[in-house]
Amino acid sequence: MTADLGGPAQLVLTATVARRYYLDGKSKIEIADELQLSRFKVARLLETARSSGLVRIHIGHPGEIDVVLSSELRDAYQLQHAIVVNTLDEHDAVLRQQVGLAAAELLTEIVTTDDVLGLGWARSLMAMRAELTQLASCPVVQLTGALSRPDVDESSIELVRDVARIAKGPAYYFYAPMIVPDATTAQVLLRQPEVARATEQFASVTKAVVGIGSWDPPYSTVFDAVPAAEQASLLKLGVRGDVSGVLLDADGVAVTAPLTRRMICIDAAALRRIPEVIGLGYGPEKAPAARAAILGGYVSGLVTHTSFARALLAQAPR
Amino acid sequence: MTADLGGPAQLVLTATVARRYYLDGKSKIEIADELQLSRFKVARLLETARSSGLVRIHIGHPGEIDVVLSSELRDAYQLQHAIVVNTLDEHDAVLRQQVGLAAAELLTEIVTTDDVLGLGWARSLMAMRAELTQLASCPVVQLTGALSRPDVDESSIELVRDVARIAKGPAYYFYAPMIVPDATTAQVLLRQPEVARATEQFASVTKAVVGIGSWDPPYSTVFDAVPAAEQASLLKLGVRGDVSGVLLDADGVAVTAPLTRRMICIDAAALRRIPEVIGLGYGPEKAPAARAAILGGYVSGLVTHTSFARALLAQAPR
DNA sequence: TCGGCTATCGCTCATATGAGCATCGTCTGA
DNA sequence: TCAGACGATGCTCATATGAGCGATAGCCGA
Repeated sequence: MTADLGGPAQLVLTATVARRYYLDGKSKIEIADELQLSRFKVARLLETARSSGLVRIHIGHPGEIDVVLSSELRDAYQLQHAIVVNTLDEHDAVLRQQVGLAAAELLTEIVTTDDVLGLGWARSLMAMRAELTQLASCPVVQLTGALSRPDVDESSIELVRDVARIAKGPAYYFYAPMIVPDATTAQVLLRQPEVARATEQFASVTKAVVGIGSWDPPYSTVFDAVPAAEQASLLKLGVRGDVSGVLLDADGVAVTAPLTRRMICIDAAALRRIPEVIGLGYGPEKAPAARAAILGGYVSGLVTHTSFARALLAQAPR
Repeated sequence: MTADLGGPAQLVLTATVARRYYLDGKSKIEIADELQLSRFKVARLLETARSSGLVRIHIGHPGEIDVVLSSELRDAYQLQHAIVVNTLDEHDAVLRQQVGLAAAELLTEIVTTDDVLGLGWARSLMAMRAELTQLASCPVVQLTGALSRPDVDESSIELVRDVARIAKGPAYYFYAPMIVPDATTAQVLLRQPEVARATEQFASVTKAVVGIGSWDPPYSTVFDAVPAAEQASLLKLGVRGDVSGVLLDADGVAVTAPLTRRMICIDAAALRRIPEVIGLGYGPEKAPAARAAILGGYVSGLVTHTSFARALLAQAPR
């Protein structure tokens, strides 16, 4: 998925081509003539531009929020914030983008300079970052290590730094994987100065944004990163979802498993103490996991889309 | 701009078509077959989808470079290269470091073994050297004498030698000040073998990197090195900026002044003949000087930061 | 130094696409 | 009722584009 964009000159060239093609509506041949390139070169640049994420195409009306559903959801689960994006599209990438956009707008609205913002690791958070243009100046803290996936571009590691740059606030980030082979390695990593620098901030985080992962059915980056045998034993222990690396059962009770000690992330108790944790959920199959996270008190705000909200409402308590 | 999307059914149809076309990458003909539409209908739906804003195309990059601004700057001034570092920080030292880093990357990318690299003297070039780790093997030529400042450490004199070491190429450097007390001294110094060895190379330099100095407002190492009385008379002569020791007026025309004969540096004509001269500019106050250098043909590439680029674009020709 | 490997480039040719035009149905006002 | 206006549709044909191929150049290990 992530193509190499080369150095800065290459990058700017690619952007120039993309701008002329997509925004100015010129033909590839015109662009080729203008920039003294072959039309094939232009086509290839555009191809990399898209596959690398330099050019992003969004479909759907931005910011269309289903106010009725949002308010029902907020009431049903006693949430601090509930935003339901009204989308007819069930394409994962579109849902993610729209939820990301709504989350970005919510964050811009509710974060103040007195906050300390924590960020988990999820593709929806990358989508949020992509849509974020403005944020009150506040520190930004990385809550978990990274999980690389073939379908997520490498620069996602820069999530915390990017958001902090937009916020013009300090960034507490580190480069470490979310899951390591053994508990000892985790201990060693946690003692790394830059990791410790971030974890020390966990207690002062006032608002956090996390992705919601489902284990049954499996739609979770954490689940995918665990070997099949361990997946089975964790499911047997009752794990049904995860938020920011914290494993939860169907009722939202945190599950402590051998895996827990091999993860670089905020622990359940600390996550629960954060005054406001906004979960991003897309794909209605994840609704039970979101329900668990809310009931367990790990998530107090939700940004999601129509079908997800309906699924949640269908199983609302009382 | 906003076209009518019709009722909800129409909207869904348009969104479906847009999704298949832009996200799934299907051809219009395929979509037409699938949805029982004519390919013309599909094309028209896509057209409305774009003009109505249902489909939005973003060009951006999560990294350090503002690709859109870079590309616009490149177009506006017909530059060979334009790199705009996306920074919200306006602290001089930070800007210098970031511009230096981008310049180092650019140099690594565009310098080949066939090039002869010329280097001016500026603090941004020191920052560039500090970030430079890799360079095609080529000769490196010193274009100006040095100017010592209390706030610049002595080792800056080693700029050319350091870069040449990284490039593993020959270094044409000399130890001489950029400004000397009188023309005779300059003549004497220019006849020094090691100085002559460098100046003989000026004609073969193919790529050069120079700092951009502004005289009004005064942000220039050269300006600072000149006594107040002479500063005033040079300003009266029209000097508004300098690149690599060449004094320029507001339109980028080289100014010959008494000072010119007291400087050890490449002369205006020779600088102008260098096929590619990359100017480094930071601090938005210097934008008019950069504009002059570009319009005068003394600089054909620019590495700078967000606010500088915006200032330049605001006064772009035409 | 020499194959062999790989990345990059531009080509051919079949296919996809857009500009502009003709047609058709519908609406409107006399 | 009908002429005229208008929008929607699908056509022709010239042009733009993509898939796949072969040439070329740089690179690396023997």
